[in-house]
Amino acid sequence: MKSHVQLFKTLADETRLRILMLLYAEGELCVCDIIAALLLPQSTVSRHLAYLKKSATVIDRREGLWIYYSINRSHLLLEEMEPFLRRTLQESSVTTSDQKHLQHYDHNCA
Amino acid sequence: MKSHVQLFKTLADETRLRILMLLYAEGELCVCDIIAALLLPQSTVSRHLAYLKKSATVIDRREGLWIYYSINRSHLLLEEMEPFLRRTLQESSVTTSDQKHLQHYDHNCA
DNA sequence: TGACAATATCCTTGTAGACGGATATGGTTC
DNA sequence: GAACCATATCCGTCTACAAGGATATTGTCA
Repeated sequence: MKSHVQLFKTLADETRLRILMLLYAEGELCVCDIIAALLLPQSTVSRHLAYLKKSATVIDRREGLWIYYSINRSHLLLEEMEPFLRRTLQESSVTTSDQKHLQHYDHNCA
Repeated sequence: MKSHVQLFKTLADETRLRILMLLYAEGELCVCDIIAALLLPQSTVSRHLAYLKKSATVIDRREGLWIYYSINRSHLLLEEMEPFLRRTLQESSVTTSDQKHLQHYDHNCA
């Protein structure tokens, strides 16, 4: 029950949902990618990534200057939730718009 | 996206989750039943019911002095979520304990 | 109509967390 | 080691909402 509440708190924010949907679609992204996709201030994105990491819904990996984020596949409850999220949110206009920004972003991380 | 955030906010509270699980299990309950199951102050339960009603996750129906609450079956997103909730929360110790309190409560509403 | 029962709302206090500009941190490169 | 880049954290402000006792509302019944 507690872990449900924690997971729902994590999902109860539009910015965090947008980040998670991006990570589901792309697999792994560095912070600059996410900033470019969401068009939000760097501190805002970073704060939400910290929240996601603390709630164990994402994991991170450093590679030189860049830090790559991806879905934490060992979060069992989130795994159970994934089909719902993809089914009901993948087609959302915000989600597709974020992905479009990402494609147009010529990121040097790679 | 907005409706997802609203739904997750609604679910991001233990008391509200407990109420929803009770309603899934029992179909329809009056406020006194829910108070007896949750063992929480009347004002607390009533406030959460108001929140659930405002978020359109439950509906109510008056019958004399009693007001009966049940899941709002026309909330499409919640309907999509129901299998997840039942699958992952039905066996939870809090849920079963609430249901036990309800059975031992000899309610005069009926 | 007056007493009462079930439920809702009010009131005060406390906490979580959102925002984003400014600053700090940690790694890289010359 | 100095300049620089990507990212994290700090800071002050603001809003949402949780808690539960006290009070109001609404319907019933004698």
